[in-house]
This record gives sequence, structure tokens and C-alpha cells, in this order.
Amino acid sequence: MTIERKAHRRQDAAPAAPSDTRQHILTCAARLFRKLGYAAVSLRDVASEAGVTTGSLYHHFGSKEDLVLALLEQGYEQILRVVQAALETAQAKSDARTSMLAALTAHLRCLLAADSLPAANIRIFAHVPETLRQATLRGRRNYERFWVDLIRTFSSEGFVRPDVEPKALVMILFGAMNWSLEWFKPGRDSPEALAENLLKLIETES
Amino acid sequence: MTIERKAHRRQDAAPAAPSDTRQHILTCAARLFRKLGYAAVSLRDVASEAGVTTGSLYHHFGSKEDLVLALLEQGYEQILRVVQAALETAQAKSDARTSMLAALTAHLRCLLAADSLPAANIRIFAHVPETLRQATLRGRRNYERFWVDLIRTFSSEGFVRPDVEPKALVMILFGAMNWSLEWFKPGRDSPEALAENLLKLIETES
DNA sequence: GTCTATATGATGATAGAC
DNA sequence: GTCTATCATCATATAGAC
Repeated sequence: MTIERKAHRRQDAAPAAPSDTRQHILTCAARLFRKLGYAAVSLRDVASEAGVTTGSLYHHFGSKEDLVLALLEQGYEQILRVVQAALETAQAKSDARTSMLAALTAHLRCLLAADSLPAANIRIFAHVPETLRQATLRGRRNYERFWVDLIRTFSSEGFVRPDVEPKALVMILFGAMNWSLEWFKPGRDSPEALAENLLKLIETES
Repeated sequence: MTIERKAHRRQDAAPAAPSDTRQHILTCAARLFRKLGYAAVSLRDVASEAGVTTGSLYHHFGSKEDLVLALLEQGYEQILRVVQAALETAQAKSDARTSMLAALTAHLRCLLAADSLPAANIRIFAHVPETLRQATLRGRRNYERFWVDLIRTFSSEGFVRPDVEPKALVMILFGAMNWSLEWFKPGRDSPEALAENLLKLIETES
């Protein structure tokens, strides 16, 4: 496993970043946590998946909780960044409806990616030690607030129906989107189709 | 713990059903699995929560998988029964909108109950051994089909919007309802309010 | 930074008395 | 039907060589 990984690295180009292995471990951990759950994944499993030993893993993370903390925090940062970027790109050259669609699609694509940190988050958050939930509350609330503000803006502009309050609408949207982890089949379903359906439900009738 | 439990049993009335302890164990297991996840709950934990020993627990269930299989299957039966009952009661004396609202509310109330088997199901299903997911697929599909048929009926009667197909609508509804496990606060939120909001989204404009 | 041990405790499951 | 052991295995985490 170690050999295989090293073979993938560029050897003559710029040296790998110091936290390269750390990031690689996080990605592998996300894949396992998403599939098996928090307690079912041992650090042996993570180390094995990443092609290192537990000794090496403990050099990068002080404990299992440390590792998961990093995973959860990076997940919130990642999905917020991706959705914000998609929104800004769309807003620069499109109408409100297309922008909204871009934001929904970006969230879904980020979530449904193979090594998605946010997907692992959703699958393990409820079962993670209370201290971790507290420690990552800021990132969670921040991402929620972003969506509530977004809906509120589009609502005041008349593109989103006013008969359901923005906070309730966001919880409904999150549920509908995040539940796709349970049924989405890449060949059969598409993030765009789901996003389009959700937009139909929340937009004012034209 | 054992003493406390026995004190709750009727001693002069009809003898308790032979599977009384079995059901009690399942309820306690549901509470723990929902909170901690599949792998994090040991059979010692379940036995302790139920006020018995692991030796006794293994008399009722052949293995951890056996126990969880019973939990998942009973969960599907329970929520289907509850929602069907609420729907039939409402349909006997109300219009389509009120019936739909009753079905949504029944699902939510069943899910958000303290010892809900379906709630445990939702929290652990993705992390349960593949054999268990396969073994309980029938119950899951059955419950899904019930809702798709329900939406299709109301759609053909003109109460549900026709621009999003029933299957997609059910996945959205399930997501929005089941995600409530992550944010619902009994004092602050109400199942009726969420059901009402969902109904607004999926009904045709009046 | 990565490795090979290893300490210490918890897990699923079983055997057999009452 | 319930209990008290107990086994073999696996967990997190650490120590210390290279």
C-alpha cells in the first residue's frame, strides 16, 4: 500500500506539502466513517486504508477524536466554500432562479462525491462524542445561517414563496438533500434533477 | 434494575406475554442505538439498560444481528400501522387535505417518540451489516410503496401538484421528515407545524 | 515521519449452574 | 428464563528504534 501511494506522488516536481499525508488520511477516514459509522471504524482500519501504520497515524492526530474533529471542521469549510463559489459564479451572469439552482446543485454534488467529508459528517454526527458536536457547532451554525440568509434574500426579492418561513424552509431543504445519501444512485439519479424539483417546491408560482 | 422492572409488572392480573422481556429489550436497544450508533452499543449496554444480563439476552436473541433484525422489521411494521390508522380515521370524516396532513403528522410523531424503533432504524441503517439491509429491504420498500401510492392517489385527485413525480416527492418528504431527528426540539417545534409546511409545498395552489 | 512492538481494557459469544 | 463465569478477539493508545 505504501509503495502504491508513493508511486502516485510526483517525484521531480515541487515537494509535497507537509500536511499531504494528513489530508490523505482524512479522505480515507471519511470514506470509511461514511460507510461504517463512527465506532465501527478503528484507527487500524483508517491507517490501513491510507497505507500507513497506526504509529504514523498518531503522529498526525493525537487521538480518534482529534482526527474526527478535523474531518468535521474541514467538511463545513469545504461545502460552504463550494456552494458560495457556485453561487457567486451564477449570480455574475444569471437570474435569481439559476443562482438558487446552482447553490442547491453544488451542495448535492459536494455531498455525493466519493470521498466527501460532509457526507461522512452527516452519517456520523449524531453518534460522535458530545464534545465533538459542541466543538463543531460553530461551523454547523455558520453553514445553516448562510442558507437561511440566502433564502431570506431570495424571499424578499419575490423568488421564494413567503408562506413558509426561511428557517423552516432550510431545514426542509437540508433534509431533502442530505437524505439523498440514502437513496441516490449515480447512474439512475442526477443532482440537477433533484435540485430542480426542490426549486419547484420553494419558488413562487410564475 | 431487575427489582425496579419487576415492580412495574402486574402480579395479580393476567400473566405477562411470553415475549414481554423480549419487547422490553428491543425498546431499550432502540433508545441506545438511536443515540450511540450500531457499533457503539454493546450487548452488555443493552442488557444493562433493560435490567438483565447478557446471558439472559442471548436467550431471547441469537446474536446482535438477530436483535437488530427484529428491531428494524418491527419498526417498519409499527410506523406503517400507525400512519395507515391515522389516514383511515381522517379519511372517514375529513377531506383530502386533512387526511394528508394526518398521515404526515403520524409519521413524524412515530419517529420522534422517545423509544421509537423507526428512529433507531434511520440512525443505524446505513451502518448495519449488508445482510441486515438486504433482509429488511422488503419492509422498507413496502413502506415506501405505501407513500408513493398515497401521493399518486392524491395527485390524481388534484390535491397534490403534478409537476414533480410521486416517487421524487416521496423521497423529498422522507428526507424532510426524517432529518427532523437532527434538529427537532420538543418544546420549540411541533410535528403539526412541520407537516403543515410540507403540505403547503406539495399541494396544488388553491 | 514512519515503523514494530505492546499495555490495558472492552467486545461478541458460549458453557453450565440454578 | 435468568444468572455467573470465561474465551478469543479487537479496540485505543503508547514506547522507542530507525
